[in-house]
Amino acid sequence: MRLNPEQDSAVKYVNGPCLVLAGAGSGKTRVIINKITHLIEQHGYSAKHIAAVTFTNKAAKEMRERIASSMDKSKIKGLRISTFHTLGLDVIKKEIKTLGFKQNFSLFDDQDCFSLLKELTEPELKEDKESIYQLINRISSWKNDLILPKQAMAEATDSENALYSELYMRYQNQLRAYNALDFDDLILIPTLLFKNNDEVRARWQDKIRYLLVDEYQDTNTSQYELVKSLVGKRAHFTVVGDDDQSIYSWRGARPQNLVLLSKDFPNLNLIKLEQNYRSVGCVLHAANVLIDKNPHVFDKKLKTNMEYGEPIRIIQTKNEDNEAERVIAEIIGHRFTNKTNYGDYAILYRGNHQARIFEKMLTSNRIPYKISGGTSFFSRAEIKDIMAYLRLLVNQDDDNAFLRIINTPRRQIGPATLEKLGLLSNDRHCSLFEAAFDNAFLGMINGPSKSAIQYFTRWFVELSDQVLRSDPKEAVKDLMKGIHYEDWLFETSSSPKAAEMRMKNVSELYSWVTQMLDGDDEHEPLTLAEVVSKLTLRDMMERNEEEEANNQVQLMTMHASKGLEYPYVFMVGMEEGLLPHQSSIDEDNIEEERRLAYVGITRAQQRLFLTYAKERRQYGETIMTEPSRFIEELDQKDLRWEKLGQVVPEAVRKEKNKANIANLRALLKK
DNA sequence: GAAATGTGTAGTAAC
DNA sequence: TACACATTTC
Repeated sequence: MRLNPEQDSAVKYVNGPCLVLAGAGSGKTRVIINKITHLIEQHGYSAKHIAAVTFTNKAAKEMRERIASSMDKSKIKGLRISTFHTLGLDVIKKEIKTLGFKQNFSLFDDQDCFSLLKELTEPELKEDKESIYQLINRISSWKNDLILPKQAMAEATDSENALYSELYMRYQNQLRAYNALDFDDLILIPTLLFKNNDEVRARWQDKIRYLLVDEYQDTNTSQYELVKSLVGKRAHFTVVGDDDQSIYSWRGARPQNLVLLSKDFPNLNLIKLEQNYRSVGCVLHAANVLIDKNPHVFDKKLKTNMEYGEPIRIIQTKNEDNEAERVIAEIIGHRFTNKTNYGDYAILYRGNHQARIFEKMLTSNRIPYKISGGTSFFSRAEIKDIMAYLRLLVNQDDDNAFLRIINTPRRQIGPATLEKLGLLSNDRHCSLFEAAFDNAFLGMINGPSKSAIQYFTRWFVELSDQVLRSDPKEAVKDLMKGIHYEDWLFETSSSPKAAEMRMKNVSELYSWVTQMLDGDDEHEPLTLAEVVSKLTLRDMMERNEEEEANNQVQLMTMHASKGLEYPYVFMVGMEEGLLPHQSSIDEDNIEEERRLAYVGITRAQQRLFLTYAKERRQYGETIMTEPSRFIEELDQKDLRWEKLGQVVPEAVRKEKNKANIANLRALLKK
């Protein structure tokens, strides 16, 4: 497809700073892809000197796939396409000596940070979950604003901030002691490093000679500083963004960075893309009407040349079970009449928990589906256990990991032993693992606990030695064998079937790990430490399902859907309290929710379905709901309401039956 | 020290 | 409802 004049000028402007204000569906990814190609083919850039940064792994993956299909593989070798966090991780890894960190650090995810802070704040905040969350957020925004503990303490004006900044300091120290970093550090540390070290900055400026940033409206202060450091005075960069799609302010995103850019780079070339190539008229019109209710920084109006299309269907159902049933019936029926693929359908929701019921329904109808994002896989206990083992294998100072697995599976090391160990590690200012070798500690305990912990720690030292010196893959295998995890699963699971399910998850993780350790034609082999941090960032290569993808119904949050498009989109749970989310209503932050709805709507190419349930179960009780205000804000002439009591169209029912019979036949054949 | 039973609370979103 | 966490019993 040819580029329009605006897209073309965005691609061809390469010798200075460039801001592309790109409305939804205006082909911004195409601009990025073409620009990378253009830089390589017309301007002699080598792929390894170009970096493109996105915000989600899904977007990065999408971009990698698209560039791979548009260019010769050999030409894009070394091209960096990653999330900000992965880029930060790469910098830290490469500059580990300059930074003075130990070789193998752990990456703490939100939950690790939570449990660390819980321990840390025991005296001050007690069991108060609420304030721990508050503290986490405060620390995160300090980090995103490049404010270090000392500065936070100095600037604290009230007692609360004094306490929080003090705890921030302790938190940082504790992370250091664990040899661990949190996600915000992945941005903060490189940013500060570049700021303070001219030599390193120059080296990276030479490494990354052209930078492209997607979804620029999602950058926070620290990320913007990182961008500025990397591009330097040369300012060879392109950022693409849309303030109407700013949906990450809770992560510290500053859409004002779009405006700041023209102040920091007076010669900024600003290009607007207003031609939409994605959606039919009625979908685009609905989106425009909705977003018009929000204030705007930049004026822009999206146009489309596509036909007006069929009206948006608003489907009311009795409850969430019926909602899922109904959506799936629609998909089955629609696919049957239109000879489409399952991959043409996306189900978008506000919160990850909403996926469960759809998953159940899809499974029982034997419809292939793919849930992306969410934490479900990694929040499973068995996966957390194995991850903790791997983390400890990489970094024995990681007390969080140590505590999680030291007695899982059971090995006679209980609270009493651990308390003594904890006391000693406090005394000696060392990790629990190290303290376990201390004679003072060993003198305090006896019997089975003593030999158990000695056996365990010695074995682990051997294993980690094997990781570093010889064969990490073999070490992981030995680890898996040595912990007899399968036995433990069968012992503790409610049923053998459940145990098998969990073991399947473990094998899945194991096969990812070995694949990543091995590498393949497109991926370098990684160290175990790299594998573990990639897994923590959910930045793993997804293989083997490339082909299936177009035959799987796509399920994801609206956040995760940004940048993607599907012929048929279902936005489910369109209810007050869900979208807009209750907490956003409480905090009077409707605008961001409206942008989120806007993002969801603009994913649809052909047809859009909005569904809501009249009642919904919540914490075991059933509550009545109200349709989302965003439905009412749309232009009613674009909508076709289908309230309860109206019969499911005969055709749909027939097709569902047919499909079910076909499924049954297929099943019987097997 | 481990298993069984009771109690309270409810993760917005993603790296 | 469903799950993590605390308490009790073996």
